[in-house]
Amino acid sequence: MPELPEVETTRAGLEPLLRGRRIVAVRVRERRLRWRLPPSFEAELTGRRIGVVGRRAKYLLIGTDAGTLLVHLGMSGNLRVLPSEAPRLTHDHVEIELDSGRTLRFNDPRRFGSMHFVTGDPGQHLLLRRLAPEPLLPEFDADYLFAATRGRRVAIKVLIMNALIVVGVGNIYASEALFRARLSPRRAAGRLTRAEVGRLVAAIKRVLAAAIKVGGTTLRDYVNADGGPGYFRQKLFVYERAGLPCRVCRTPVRQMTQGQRSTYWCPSCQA
DNA sequence: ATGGGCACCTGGCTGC
DNA sequence: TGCAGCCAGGTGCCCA
Repeated sequence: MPELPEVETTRAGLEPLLRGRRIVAVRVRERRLRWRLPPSFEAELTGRRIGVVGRRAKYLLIGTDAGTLLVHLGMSGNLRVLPSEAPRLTHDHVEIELDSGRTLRFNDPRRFGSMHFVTGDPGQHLLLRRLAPEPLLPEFDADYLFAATRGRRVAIKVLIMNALIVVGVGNIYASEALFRARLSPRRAAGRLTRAEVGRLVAAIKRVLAAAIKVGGTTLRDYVNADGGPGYFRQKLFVYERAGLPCRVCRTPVRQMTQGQRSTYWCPSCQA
């Protein structure tokens, strides 16, 4: 489900509800997430005071006075803060009860999401330490991406979804950024010109920032920390629009498979 | 090193 | 109505 804009929207929504709160109880209904929750999980979190709620790539970093709760939402996960007495839903796997009378609930039907409680610098965790630059920071620029694409024969769509190249760009925004940069998703990464890479970097930054502004994209089940949807779906040019007219030139949008994922593009606008 | 494919899961939709 | 088959916002791991 969530790509960078949806995770960032969740982060921003959680922050005011979590910051400064004390965790009074932790209940795990299902330990079998992407990685099985260890027996120590509940005890490590219980009694902790929550600090900053951060994000790295598509991971949420919920800081506490004794370590960091690392959360990944996978394809279908969401985190919500609800009144503690609110009824539980199927697939509410973890409940973290706060001293505010509310409870942070992790719901994830497919269980591709994960939680880890880590002590020390979370940036050194195995899941984070090798990650590429954040797309919205200045270090992700044309110079960087141009160098990173040289010698690479993979399709540019596949390459920008690789977290060792740049993080946060998932299946929706990869197609959308390539449309906005007027580049065919099939182009070999190493064959892009300097100018084309520049357009792509700008398009990635623009599309992610625009999506964050309206709370991300809700296609099926994504909801933010308040349970509300994101509104970027209305701004999508190609994703899930196969057969519909391109919003720029009216040519039917096409769909294909790359790296076992659907790609959408306009064969006329994107060369 | 690079690229390609699979695996992990549940649920919703389509078509017979 | 039932059921098989396909598809879905991710990513770690294994193989050539």
